[in-house]
Amino acid sequence: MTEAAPNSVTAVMRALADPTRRAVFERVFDSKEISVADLTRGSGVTQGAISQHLKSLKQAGLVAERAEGRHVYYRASPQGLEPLVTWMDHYGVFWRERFQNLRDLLKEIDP
Amino acid sequence: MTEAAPNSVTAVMRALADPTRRAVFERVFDSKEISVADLTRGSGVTQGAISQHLKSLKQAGLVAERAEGRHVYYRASPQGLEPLVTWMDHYGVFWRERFQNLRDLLKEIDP
DNA sequence: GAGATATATTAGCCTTTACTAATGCATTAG
DNA sequence: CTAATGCATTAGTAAAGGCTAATATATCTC
Repeated sequence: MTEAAPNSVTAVMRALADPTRRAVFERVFDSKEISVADLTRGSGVTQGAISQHLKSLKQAGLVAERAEGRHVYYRASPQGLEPLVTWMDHYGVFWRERFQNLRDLLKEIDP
Repeated sequence: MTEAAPNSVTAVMRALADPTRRAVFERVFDSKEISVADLTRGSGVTQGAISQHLKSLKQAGLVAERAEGRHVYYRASPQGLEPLVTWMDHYGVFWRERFQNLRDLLKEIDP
């Protein structure tokens, strides 16, 4: 089921604008799955704060959860970043700046 | 003094996370140049608020100004979005989702 | 010159936000 | 069963954010 209105540019931007919360997302992204306790370790904030950040990220469509026993494992939802891609795409920054890189990349893959 | 982090991802994200301020950026971007008074028109907020938003956008490296007489014309600095592009690129969303589009685009340009 | 216009800045007001500490609710361990 | 563990939620707090109204400054017009 598609969630209510998870994918607005504002929601995603706001979710990622906070450095602590963005760091949580990055750690989730870099792990295939990661528990709240693991995320709390070395985060510099309390477990409650981490849970709150995860809730925001989830509502923004950036992470998903899987409960197992008393653990809850989080994983990234990369497609949650799509509003950002679309927004930037619409404002055209992408192709202009990365064009040469694209050519190079494609040539490597399909010479 | 060094403005701690001029073009950090956080600065850009925070600047664009607010809908009103993002709308200002979009209008600046869509115009080659635009004055503060023009930006205030139809923005729903006062001229002072617009000036404040422009200051934030400027500090984030997203807009630049040109004073002429008593007008100040703003224009977008697309390269200010680079921190965002870099960040997203690092998290790999880009190529995977847009790959076919890239191929098509390149074929059009260099068949 | 006086007055109008364009913008920036300031002070103050609410609202939101990120946090902690505490608590609640499951689940597992002994 | 009781105790411990993992996580979410709540209440409270301090700080930040976005806004308005008012003002300051500079420029243009008459």
